[in-house]
Amino acid sequence: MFGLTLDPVNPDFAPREDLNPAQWEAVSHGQGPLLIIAGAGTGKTRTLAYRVAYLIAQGVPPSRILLLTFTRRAAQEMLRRAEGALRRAGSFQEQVWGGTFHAIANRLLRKHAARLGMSPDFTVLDQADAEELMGILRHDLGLATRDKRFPLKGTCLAIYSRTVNGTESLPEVLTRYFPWTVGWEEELKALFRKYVQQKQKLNVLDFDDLLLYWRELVADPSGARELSSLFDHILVDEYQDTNRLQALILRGMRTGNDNVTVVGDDAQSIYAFRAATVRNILDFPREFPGTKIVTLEQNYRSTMPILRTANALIAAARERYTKNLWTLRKGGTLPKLVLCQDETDQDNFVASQVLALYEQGVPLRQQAVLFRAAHHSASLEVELARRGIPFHKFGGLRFVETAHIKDALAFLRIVENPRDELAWFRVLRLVEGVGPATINRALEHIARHGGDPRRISDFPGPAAIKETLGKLGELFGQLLGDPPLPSQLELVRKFYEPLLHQNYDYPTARLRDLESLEQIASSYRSRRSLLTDLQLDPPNSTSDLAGPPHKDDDWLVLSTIHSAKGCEWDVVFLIHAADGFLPSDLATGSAEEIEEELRLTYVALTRARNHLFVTWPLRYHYRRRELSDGHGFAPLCRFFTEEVQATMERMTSGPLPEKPGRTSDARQRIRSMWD
DNA sequence: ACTAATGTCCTTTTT
DNA sequence: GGACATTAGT
Repeated sequence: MFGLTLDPVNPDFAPREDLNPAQWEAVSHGQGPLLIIAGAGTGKTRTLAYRVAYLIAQGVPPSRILLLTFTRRAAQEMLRRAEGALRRAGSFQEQVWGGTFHAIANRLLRKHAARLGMSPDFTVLDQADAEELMGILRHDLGLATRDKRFPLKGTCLAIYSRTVNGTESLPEVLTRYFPWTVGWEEELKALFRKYVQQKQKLNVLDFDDLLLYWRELVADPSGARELSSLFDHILVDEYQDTNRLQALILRGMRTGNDNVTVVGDDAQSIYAFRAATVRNILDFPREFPGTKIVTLEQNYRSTMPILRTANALIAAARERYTKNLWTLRKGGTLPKLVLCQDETDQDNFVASQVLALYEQGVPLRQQAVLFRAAHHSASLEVELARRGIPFHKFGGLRFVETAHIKDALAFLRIVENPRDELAWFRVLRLVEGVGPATINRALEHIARHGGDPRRISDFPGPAAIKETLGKLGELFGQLLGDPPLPSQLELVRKFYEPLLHQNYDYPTARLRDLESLEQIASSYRSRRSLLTDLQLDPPNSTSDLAGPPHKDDDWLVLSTIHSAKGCEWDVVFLIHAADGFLPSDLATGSAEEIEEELRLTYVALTRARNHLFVTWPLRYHYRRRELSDGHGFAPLCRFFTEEVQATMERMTSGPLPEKPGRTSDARQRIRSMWD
C-alpha cells in the first residue's frame, strides 16, 4: 500500500504508478469509442485489465461490462488481474461477461432463442461435426463420385464459412479464395441450402451459426436495443483478428451508447484464413466517429536487440499503423540465425541448447519452440523424448478432438438433444453390424416415438445387435435421470468400453483419457454447460486437464505460432524458418497471404524476452511414394532479408557441442549409408 | 446390408 | 499417413 497514489474517485483503485502515460490515458478514458493500438509486449493485457478495474471503480456494475477476448483463458487472466488492480478479492469475475465471441453468442442465444423462433436446447457442432454433416449431404446430393472431383467436405465447409464470416457473396468467395471450384457454384449453393436446412432440422448450430444468429438478433432494431441495453461498456481484445461479421455484431450491440474499447495490433493479424480482416481495426474510427486513438509503443518484454530484429522484419509490411517498439531494458544478446545441416541437426541443436540454458537456470517452462504447422515438431518430439526432456505441445489435434472423447460426448449430446443425428451416427456406428442403412432406419424409429432416445431399445433391427441396443436404451434412461456428471460419464464409459476395444487401437491409453474427462466433468454443473464449454473453449493441451500443475513440474513448451499468440517466454526457438515451411507453401498464392505469413513470423519473434534463436535446416529429406529416398535444399525464409539478418548473429549449428552420444552417431552413420 | 481390402490423392493455421 | 471412393468378399 505504501507509495501508491490512490485514485480520488475510489480509494480501492489505482495503481497509476503501474502504468505509463499512454496506458493510463487508455485506462482512464471516459465515455465514447476508444481504439488502443498496442504493439507486441506493450502491456496490452494489463491496460485492458486495468480499464475494466477502472470502470468498476467508477461505479459501473461488473455485470454491465462485456469483455470479448480470443480465448477464454485470456478473459480469465484479464479479470484476475483486474481484481488484483482493485486490490479486493471480489466476485466480479463471475459477474463480468467475459469470453470469446462464440461463447458469448452461445449464452445470449440460449437466453433470447424465442426471439428468433428457435429452441434454446440446441447443441453445438465443432468443425469436425460440421464437416461430417457437409460430407453426408455432399454424398446424398450425388456430388461425391470420383470422376466429378467435387471439392472435399472440408473445402466445402471452408467456402461456406468464408462466405458467412466475411459477409461476401458466394461467387466473390469462389473467385477470390477458391478459384479452382468456380465451376461448381450452383452445386455448392444447393449443398449449402441443404446444409442450413438440415442444421435447423437437427436443432444444431455450427460455429458460424453462433455469430450469424447473434447478428440476426441485433439486425432487428428492437433486438439491437434490448441487447445493447444490457451493457454499459464493451471491450474487445485482439480486434485485428475479428472478421466482418463480428464487426457488424459489435456495431449492432452499440445502438444505445458508443462506449466501446477495442485493442489490437494490425501487425499481428494472423487469422485471415478465418476471414479476419485488418480492415476492422483500420476502419474502426470511421465506424465509430469520435474515436480516441491511443498507441502503445513502449515494450516491456524484450531486449532491444530482439526488438530491432522484429522492427526490421515488420518494416516490410505494407498497410499498417506504423509503430516502432522500444524499451528501457538495457543490454541483451543478438538474436541468432542458425543454419543447420538438416532436420536431425536442428533437433539436436534445439535440444542441446534447451538443456544448456536449463543448466544456466532458465526453467524449461520459460523456453518455447515455435513452428508454423503442428506436424513440424514431429521429429523434435522424438528427440526430446529420447533425451528425457518433458514437453507439452499446444496447437494441432486436441484432446476433445480425439475420436474416443468425441464418442463419449456423443452419448451426452443425444440425451441433451435427441434430434442431433450426428451424435446418433457417432454412437450407433460403433456397434458391429450397424451401417448407414440401419442407422437411418433407427433414426426414423426414434423420431416416430417422440424422439425418446430410450426407445432405441425396441428398434426392430437385426437380431445380432438387439442386446447392445437394449443396453443403450437403458443407458439413456439412466442419463435422463440426471445423476451427477462424473457418474453420467462413468455410465457411458462402462457401456462404451467394449466398443472401444473393438473399434480402436491403444484402448488403455484412450480409457485413461476418458477418466480425465470424468475429472473435468466434476467441475461442471450441467450437461449442457459441459458440452458447450468443451466445444467452444476446448482445453488446448492435455496439461490443462490435470488441474493446476504441481509446483516442481517443469516442461518445455512446443507450440504452433498461432497458439503462441499473447504468450511470452524467456527463450524462444523459431524452427523450420525455411521457405515452404514459413511461409507455408500452401499460403503463397497471393500477396495478402504472404503478407500474413510475414506477420506470423513477426508474432513468433516478439514472443521472446531474452533469447531468440531462429533455425533453418539446409537439407530436407523427403520420402516419395516409391521406396527411393531423396533430399532437397531449402532456402532461408524469405522474410529474413539482408536488412533483418544485419540485426542478427549468424551461425551454423556445427557438430554436436557436447557429448556426442554414441546413439546419435550410429544413427548418423546408418543414415549416411544412403547419401 | 455391412465390412475389409485396395487404389488414389492431398498433406496449415482455429473459434 | 490419412481421407475418401471404389471393389470384392461375408
